[in-house]
Amino acid sequence: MPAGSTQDTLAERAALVLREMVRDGVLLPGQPIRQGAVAEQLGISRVPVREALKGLEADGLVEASPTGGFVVVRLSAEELSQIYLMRRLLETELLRRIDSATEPDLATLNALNARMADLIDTPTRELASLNEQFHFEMFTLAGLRHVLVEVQRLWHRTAPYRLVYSAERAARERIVAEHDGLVRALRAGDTELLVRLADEHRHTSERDVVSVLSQP
Amino acid sequence: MPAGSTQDTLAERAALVLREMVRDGVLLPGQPIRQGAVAEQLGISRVPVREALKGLEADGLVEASPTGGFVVVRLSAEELSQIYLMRRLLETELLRRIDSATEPDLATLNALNARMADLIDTPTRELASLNEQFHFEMFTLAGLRHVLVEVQRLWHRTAPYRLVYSAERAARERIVAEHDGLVRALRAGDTELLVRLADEHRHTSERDVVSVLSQP
DNA sequence: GTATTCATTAGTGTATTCACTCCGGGAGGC
DNA sequence: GCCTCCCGGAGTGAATACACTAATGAATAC
Repeated sequence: MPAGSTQDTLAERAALVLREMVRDGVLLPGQPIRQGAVAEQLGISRVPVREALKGLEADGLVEASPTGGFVVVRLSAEELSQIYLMRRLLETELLRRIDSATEPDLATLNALNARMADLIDTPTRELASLNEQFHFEMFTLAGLRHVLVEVQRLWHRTAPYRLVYSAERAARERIVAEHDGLVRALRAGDTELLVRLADEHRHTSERDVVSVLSQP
Repeated sequence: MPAGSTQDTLAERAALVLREMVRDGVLLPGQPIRQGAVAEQLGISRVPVREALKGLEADGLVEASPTGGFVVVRLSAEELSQIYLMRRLLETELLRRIDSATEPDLATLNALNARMADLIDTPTRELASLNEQFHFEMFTLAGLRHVLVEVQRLWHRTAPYRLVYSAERAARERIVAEHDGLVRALRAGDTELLVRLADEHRHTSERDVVSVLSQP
């Protein structure tokens, strides 16, 4: 009865590309998205592009312009702080649910953070990706898959702003150091310390993002 | 540059109708959605229907079938419990943020609950709607708009299961009574009591929904 | 009578096409 | 000279048309 196509549908591929473009700052907040241009660039028709945009809209990454078409979402300070509030509530629960981390888990986390340390001199968007991997590697240990997905949505909504939150070298050094602290608290099994360090880590991130927000 | 159309787009209207159909149990969990049928029923083409479905997919109400097409999401027990966990975390925060409720607010809440009491003998789907209105009227008092939206998403994902959670008269009576307790705690400004009552209220709801879940 | 194969059909995913709206610039009136 | 009106272009939203796939049932071989 249905059609399975290749593997995933064209709309999904388009959504993936658009997500990357938003995350990497190719499409900036507030900027309208030309469906025709995107379609042509991907060599597909506009229909799957529109479907992809519908999905991104529900994810809070783009919004329908009242004049028609879609625009990259521009977060207000209010929205941003509430996203970080929700992150704190949900992430704290995840961290609390980690009963114990195995040695391979800790090794993975350390490896990720080491790769971040390697990139400390050459700021690239890979840093943001590694950062996300690090945190979600940790969150995954809680085993709450569906909560994890929601947290991921919250992260993605602030992605275009976090892109530059590590613009300065000092900030990147601090991030790596704080990650190290998180891993040590995790290894020690000190949940309360872990939560407190995570709170502080998130708080500095929020402060930096807010400063980015107020620029344009 | 763009087109403004009437007011909202056809895809949005289709999404609204589909949401209602899922919420009211016209489309049951696990059931495939025939795009053509929906389109014909609404007197529109399949394209906006597909776009609407894309939006619902991101909202977690439907999911893409591997064989193609969309299916109403069937929650697993695991998913359900995690949704309720997230609800508890976010809703508790909302309730804690209410500093004080004005007399008109309390009156509105009492009016909603009174209307529910009126319907106690004739179980209808209006009851579910009133129930949602009651709780969100309360949540709104916290002023955290964007958190509210997320909570609303979580509610909607369990909507098809909550439809029958008040199938028995005794359950409906208990709900109304518990709502009354919530309003009194709110009036008294006893936040901790409010949170505790809300937790209990939610917990019984979860238990009932789980029992519905294990039936089919 | 049962199992297997093949044609038909229902249903999806995508491309193409159409209709409609908004924005900018030039012609004409005051 | 300035304002108004008209019109062309750009861009979207939706409809139609097409290609392709999986399921269903009928026809045939055993």
